Amino acid sequence: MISEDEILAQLAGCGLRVTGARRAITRVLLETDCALTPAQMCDLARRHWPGIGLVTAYRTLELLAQLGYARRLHSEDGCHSYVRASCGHRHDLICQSCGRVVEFEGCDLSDLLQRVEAETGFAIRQHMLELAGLCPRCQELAERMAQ
Amino acid sequence: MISEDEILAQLAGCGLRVTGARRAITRVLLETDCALTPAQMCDLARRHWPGIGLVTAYRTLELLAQLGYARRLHSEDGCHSYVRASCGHRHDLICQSCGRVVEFEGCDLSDLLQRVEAETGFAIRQHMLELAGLCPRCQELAERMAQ
DNA sequence: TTGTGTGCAAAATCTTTGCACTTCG
DNA sequence: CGAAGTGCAAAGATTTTGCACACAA
Repeated sequence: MISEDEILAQLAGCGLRVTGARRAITRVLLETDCALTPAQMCDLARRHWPGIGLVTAYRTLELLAQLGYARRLHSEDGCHSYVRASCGHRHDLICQSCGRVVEFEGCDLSDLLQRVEAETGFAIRQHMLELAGLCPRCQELAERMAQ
Repeated sequence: MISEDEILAQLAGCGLRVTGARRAITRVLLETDCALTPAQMCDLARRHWPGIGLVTAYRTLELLAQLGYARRLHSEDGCHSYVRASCGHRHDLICQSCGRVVEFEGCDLSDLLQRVEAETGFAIRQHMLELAGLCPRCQELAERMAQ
């Protein structure tokens, strides 16, 4: 997993400034497993950088998303939260119980895509896939509760 | 594709009332190929039932979604638009050029899901998949433009 | 020193709620 | 007739914008 310093170095490399607010949001993004809204990120970021404003959280998250370090999650209701993201083409797997988000790669959809292209005549260019279920920890908990 | 009358009959069957506003929103939902926001649906619905209010559009779309006749689309930005939906487990294929939405079924992800379950230990319960690309009509147009 | 980045306040959106009036059944 | 459904206005929530000031580089 990428480190805070690497991201900040990347910022600097792009001619962007490394500020306390950006540092704080970046840290919060990497610190947590779950998808959080800009407002939640902002609250947590205040621990590292008191006085950070919500607007800055919005702007910084959008920036980090453009650079590929954050991704918006599109679960049933909340399309408004961000998770840390590795670079490249990845997808997210969300725990329906604790909210933890885990990435996975290597989504081989080629058979499916070919079939759908043949059936519909579309030329498919993008896909968006999100999986949800129970993480190992929450499965255990659920089993213990059931006894 | 299901008809307006069938949906309205279903409403009545559930003990819900068939009103002018519901009829209008239902018609708009079935009339269009594209995903539309509640506000857009409301505007279009006024042609069939002048004076319909935005709030009613919100409420009716939520109702139709619960009954399975509409689905929210989760494309990159707009997670706020609805499309007509057939019953059962289907996915959407969106034309990036004209916005037309086509459904497809039979998403066989079992290999992928098994692999991800094995890798992560998650018990996967749900998946959300959306494809995007160019519909046949827009492909032709693009080719003609290129010449 | 300079201009990017920030915070605040305010505006613009989008969505939900409360309530009296309509209207379907 | 009675209760579900509607529209309006207002409240809430979320996101964006404008602008003066702060502070990385």
